[in-house]
Amino acid sequence: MTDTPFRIHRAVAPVREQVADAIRQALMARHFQPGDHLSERILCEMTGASRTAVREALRALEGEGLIETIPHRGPFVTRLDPDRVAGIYDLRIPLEGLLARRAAERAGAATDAALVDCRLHLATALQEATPLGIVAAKARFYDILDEAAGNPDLSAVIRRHVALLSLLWPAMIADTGGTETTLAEIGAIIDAILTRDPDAADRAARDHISEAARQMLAWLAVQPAPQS
Amino acid sequence: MTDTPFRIHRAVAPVREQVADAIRQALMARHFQPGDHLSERILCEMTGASRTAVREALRALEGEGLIETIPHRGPFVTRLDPDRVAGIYDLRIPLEGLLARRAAERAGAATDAALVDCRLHLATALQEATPLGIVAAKARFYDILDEAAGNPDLSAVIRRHVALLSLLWPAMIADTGGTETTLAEIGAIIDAILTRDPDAADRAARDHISEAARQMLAWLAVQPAPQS
DNA sequence: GCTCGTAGGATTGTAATACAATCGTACAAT
DNA sequence: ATTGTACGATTGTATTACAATCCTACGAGC
Repeated sequence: MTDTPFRIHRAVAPVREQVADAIRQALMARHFQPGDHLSERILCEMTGASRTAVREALRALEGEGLIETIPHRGPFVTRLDPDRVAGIYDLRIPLEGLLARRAAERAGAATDAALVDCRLHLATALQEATPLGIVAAKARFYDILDEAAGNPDLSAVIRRHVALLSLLWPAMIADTGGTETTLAEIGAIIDAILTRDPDAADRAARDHISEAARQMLAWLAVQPAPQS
Repeated sequence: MTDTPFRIHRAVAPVREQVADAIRQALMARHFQPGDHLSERILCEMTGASRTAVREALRALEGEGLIETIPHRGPFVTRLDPDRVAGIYDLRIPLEGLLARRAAERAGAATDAALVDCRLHLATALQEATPLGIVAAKARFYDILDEAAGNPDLSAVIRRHVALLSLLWPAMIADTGGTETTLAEIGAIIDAILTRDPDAADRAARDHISEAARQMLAWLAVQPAPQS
């Protein structure tokens, strides 16, 4: 959006990034479980890339916290214990509050239109209960917020931790089914931004994440602790 | 501190991590300027490591935001424009507030003792105006807070952004000399934690970062914009 | 039967080499 | 002055090789 009108983008990304994306996708798709060993050999076969490229991709994923590397044992999918999950939600709460606040402060007509449209999409997606559609609608919602808030670092931090929690989130959804409260919660954030009420936006966003945390922690509490 | 009593640690870290540390240190020491080109050849000569190790280290630093890689041009030291700096401080404010709050909620006798001791060290370091001592005392302060707050992810996010700002901070200190308000501000945080007042700790920490942001942005405003 | 030591294979860590792809620049042509 | 092009330099990727380390299993000794 902020790019020059005629900006072109490189056709193909470096292989190492394609490899990183492939692994990320595999993790989100629960192709690997937390604690699983990701041997280089397997990743090379899976992606068709060389060890060099795979290892560079692993260093990137390591930085994102999605994998943890033990020297001479290799990378393992990060295991998130409930304490850590609680901590991640704890820090997400003020961050998402801040994001919504800034969005409410800086929103313009374009943001408003996008938000109204996004709410429709989200509503239909939730009604149809298509997990794919819900994820897409939510992603769109965050894109709009990020754009409006205008703080790329803030957005990046949030995304990073959402990605981390995505190691668990799909499993929870598969177990408990979707959440019905989401629309009202996100609707409250949208309303607050539309009415240019930063305090309300902050509060609504915090409430939304708090609710998500409550749900996740409740689910974790009844999950059998994975064998270490 | 939270480790098992008899935990042992690997004697030597992997070369790629040593390389990453060396580059990080060189960046903090302003051996390279923001915008500088870090060619692999130079880094290999500087560290004595192979391209393989250097490139893996670069992927880690890239994830930390300290460098930015342009395909087929290589890594460059990240350039922070004032808007971005403001954004980073903006997100640090609630995070450091949360850190202080949690520390105030969870502090024990050991934390109190360490904080009192830390305040003494900081006072003498500030009085002696030894930049090295000040940095060390501040690092100790954060170590104590991190330990008390018990949220490794929160601490990691803060540290990551402090490191990013460290691309500029030393230059500012070299220009303006140390800040005298620091002791009072950090003292307020310590007091709030000692009295187990989470609200006050939150407020004091936010004020501290706000003041740091004010100072940095004021300094940036009078800096000549680096040629792009 | 149990503990301990050790040999072996498997995997990761690092280096060295090679070449393709791309970029920047200087120089020539118009 | 602009455009085209050739060249050198750098990065991207693959391949090979070997050292370092880990895990497991087997066997010696008690």
